[in-house]
Amino acid sequence: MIILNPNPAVGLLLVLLRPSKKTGEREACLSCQEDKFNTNAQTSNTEPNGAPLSPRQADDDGLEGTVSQLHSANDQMDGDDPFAKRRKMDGGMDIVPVVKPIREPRVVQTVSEVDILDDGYRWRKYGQKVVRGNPNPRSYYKCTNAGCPVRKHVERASHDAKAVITTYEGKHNHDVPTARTNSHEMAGSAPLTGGSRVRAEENGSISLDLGVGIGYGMENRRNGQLHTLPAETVHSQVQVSCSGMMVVQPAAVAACYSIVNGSVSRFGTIENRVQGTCFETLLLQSSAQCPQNY
DNA sequence: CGCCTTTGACCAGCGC
DNA sequence: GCGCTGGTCAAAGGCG
Repeated sequence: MIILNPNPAVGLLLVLLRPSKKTGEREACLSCQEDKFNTNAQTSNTEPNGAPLSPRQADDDGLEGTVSQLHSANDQMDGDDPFAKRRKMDGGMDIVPVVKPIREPRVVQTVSEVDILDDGYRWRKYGQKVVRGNPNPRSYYKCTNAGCPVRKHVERASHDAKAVITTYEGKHNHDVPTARTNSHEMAGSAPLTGGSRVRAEENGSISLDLGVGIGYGMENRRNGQLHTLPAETVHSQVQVSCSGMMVVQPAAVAACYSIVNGSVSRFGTIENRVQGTCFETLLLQSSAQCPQNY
């Protein structure tokens, strides 16, 4: 999991890789994050002069690449299929997609007055539910593109009304809608470009490109280059939280991390990301960092 | 008219 | 088996 805060004005972006299927566990992660935010302590890594993290890169080339290396673990998760809990269709038959959806739910948390994340895709709300432990209702969205299996749900964190938690499931099997793509081009000119592009919209909403769609990766590969931040903005505070969370403080990111089976994998500084795959694994002692009393 | 949101009902998984 | 909970469906209504 990576928590990015690319723009203090926008808020904090959190990417959770492979959260536990149990919602409660996911909430525990967020609680840990809350703890981290409150304490703002234990900056575990700082690379002042490193190149910035490109969240999109982290998501596509970085996380995707890393995740692909973790697919053996993900495959093992298929037994605990979070999609298993699906409504049984008529006749008592389970409608099972011919192709299993990509099920690496990604949790993105932003701090925003609005809970709309303009990620470039069109979404249709199909449900809203008040979930336990959070007075704020959770909204369920589907990608409106025909045949696209991607879903997301959006909720505000119980501990922070401004914290918007968006969970994406699946991968888009289509490109970003054209109209929205234009806005993405604008986003590309923002100081933070590349990976999860977060920007404050004029209307106050947040635009965010997540690596949940094939379009992102394709786009990256078309571009054929990394997105970087201006060097003067670069410095980073990478906080390793419990439960596989990374807190990357705003101004800069020098390295890309993921949590791999309880260890922190730095899957790239900008250098090694450019030069190729170079992984550096740190042992995560989450138990020492995350209080158990959540 | 098409698309979207709202909202109550329904269903399945899980724990007791 | 029962109740709780999360997730989804689908009808109804609103909006441009």
